[in-house]
Amino acid sequence: MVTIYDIAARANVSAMTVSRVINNTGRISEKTRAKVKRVMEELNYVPNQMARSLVLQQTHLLFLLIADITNPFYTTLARGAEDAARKLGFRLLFGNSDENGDKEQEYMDTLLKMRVDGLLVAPAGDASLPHLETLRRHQVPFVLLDREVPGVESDIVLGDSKEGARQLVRHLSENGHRRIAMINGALTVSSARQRFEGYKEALKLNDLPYSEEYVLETSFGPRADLSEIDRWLGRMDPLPTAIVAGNNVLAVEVIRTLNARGLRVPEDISLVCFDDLASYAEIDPFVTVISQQAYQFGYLGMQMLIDRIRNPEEAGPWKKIVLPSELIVRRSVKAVR
Amino acid sequence: MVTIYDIAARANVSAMTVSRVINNTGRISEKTRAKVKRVMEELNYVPNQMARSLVLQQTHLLFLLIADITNPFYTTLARGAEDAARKLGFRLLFGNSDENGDKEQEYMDTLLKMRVDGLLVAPAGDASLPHLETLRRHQVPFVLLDREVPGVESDIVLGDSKEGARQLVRHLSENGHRRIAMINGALTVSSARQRFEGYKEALKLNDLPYSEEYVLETSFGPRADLSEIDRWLGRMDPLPTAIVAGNNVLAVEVIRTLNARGLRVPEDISLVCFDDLASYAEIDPFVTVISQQAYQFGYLGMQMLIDRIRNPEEAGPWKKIVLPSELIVRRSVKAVR
DNA sequence: ATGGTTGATGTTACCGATAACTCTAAAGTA
DNA sequence: TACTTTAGAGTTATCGGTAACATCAACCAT
Repeated sequence: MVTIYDIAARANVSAMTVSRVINNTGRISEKTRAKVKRVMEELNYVPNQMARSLVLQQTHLLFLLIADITNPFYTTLARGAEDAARKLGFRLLFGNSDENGDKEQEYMDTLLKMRVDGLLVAPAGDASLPHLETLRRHQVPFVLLDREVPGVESDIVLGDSKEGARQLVRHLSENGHRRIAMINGALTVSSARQRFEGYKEALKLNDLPYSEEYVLETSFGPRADLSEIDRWLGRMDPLPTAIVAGNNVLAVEVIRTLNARGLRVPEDISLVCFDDLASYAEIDPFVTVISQQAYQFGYLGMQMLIDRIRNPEEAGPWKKIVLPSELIVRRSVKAVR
Repeated sequence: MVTIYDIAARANVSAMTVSRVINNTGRISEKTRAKVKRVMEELNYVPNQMARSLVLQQTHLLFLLIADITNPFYTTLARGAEDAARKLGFRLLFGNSDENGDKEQEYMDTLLKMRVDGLLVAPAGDASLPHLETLRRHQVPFVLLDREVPGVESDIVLGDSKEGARQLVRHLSENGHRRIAMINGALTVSSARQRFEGYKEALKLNDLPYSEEYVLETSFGPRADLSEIDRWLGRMDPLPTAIVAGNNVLAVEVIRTLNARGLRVPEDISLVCFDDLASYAEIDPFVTVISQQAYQFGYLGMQMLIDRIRNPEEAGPWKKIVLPSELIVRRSVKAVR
């Protein structure tokens, strides 16, 4: 591996002079600079970032940890974060916790050891608390995305989940539905909790009955098999006339399970959900959803993160951005009665 | 930042002893080991990976660079790579080149500087040649995924694009189509070339006419606006009765553009494509596709990569895995005549 | 002629870890 | 008893850079 010492020897200068050429610091005569640059090209020199980071005490690396890389909500968010990072002159790498606290933990370890300069996290759930406390203890700036973690104070970008849930239920109610079920992510995830709260509130507000039997708490991530959902559908008696899905993944899985049972949406049962489906759904805008501005989650979060990194002394109060959610009515709800 | 020296001082041992405890090397008395561990916990010690990598000359980091993070083909591939890496005890980070050679270049720079141990790449195109040559020159093991790059010899996982294209055209031909158009990614991408070749071959084989007007070469990645596709549709006269799309993204964009023009699939025009749509398409299996085993691309590629890293001396011949593609007939093709 | 600048470059120490070698007291052996 | 072995440490050099200070010749002003 070629080092600055190799360059220095070949160019008959000291290592420090090479370092100065690389970083454009200090004063160097044009002649020396040219000579050093020529030698660097000849030897295909690539600076060793680890050695550099070690002495500089910063890596200039940012990291985005998302909860489900196959979910278009998060990949769109990732594109937003990436664009913001590029625009502000930072490099961004990604990780995927797969809605799994242990995998998240592994990433956190790696990133802490790598001494990344900052971190954007869509936490796997409330159990992320210790990981985030560790980050804080080690003074790694981070911004939470999409999910809060009780006990953690930080910059954060959230969607208005509770209001979204209210809107969905109101929409169903306005279409005459009275037996409204909900399938949701784990309640250890703040967005799932908020959506559940909004669902219950809206039921009350609209004078609709609430029944535990009509609620399934599972995970936001994709399931290996759909039997849990199928059993839930089998348990409900009578079947609800409409289902609220806590996110896009659940919506798709419910529809597939319903179809397997010979039930069709919206003819036999109506369905609404959070988060838009993939762009692929654009070819047939079908499911009525609460759409979130995924790209903005990433973009704004990254701006906040870099702001903290660039002005660490300011230490203003934590910022919380709540992005509005929008009800997009399509064809997955049938009016009843 | 806490270092092994801080630990050493507090525990009344030398730094080396701390290092031995961390790495479980050498001989340490149980008493000393316990004391050091206690102090490490007290001080929340996290090893500095950069310092370690600097002396060990390896980072134990692998990297996957995909071409489009919003494309479910690549995110599924990413899950495969991730699972394989975990199973074999490696950490994996991701990057997204966005089908853009310059962004790819930036990632390559970063990764080279970071001295990652190995790299899985879905290259942005033939222009990736210099980046890959640089990797080779610096002896960074890499495996190509999904796309070849002329001039680069390496382990690689490919789909059988040519055969896939033949199957799609044959299927259309069997359904009576004679005017078959193709929208494709840039021909600087090997998979686009292969698919184009297969398309032309199959036209000949099935005695169908080939016309340049019926072919649009654009990019695989999502477009900011669809006007280019719209103009292409406007140019073709008479309109084809069927379109082959070079990938899933193009298929969706074509369908949207057709719809905007008041044309419907498959009633007015048939459409087939490569790569399955997102799982979200499962709720309405609609587009007839050549499906590729995206997960396997990642899984097998990662296995090959780690194999190279673990046994660098073996240096067997480059391995090339060609995964079969499968025609899945759904409802986007109408029989004509 | 003398001292002060200034531009260009070199020297040394250090970032935080580990490899390779050294040291020392206690145990083992002839 | 004297010598060897060994367990359990410690010392020193090094990985590839950069900060801070040192050096030195050329130029300038008085």
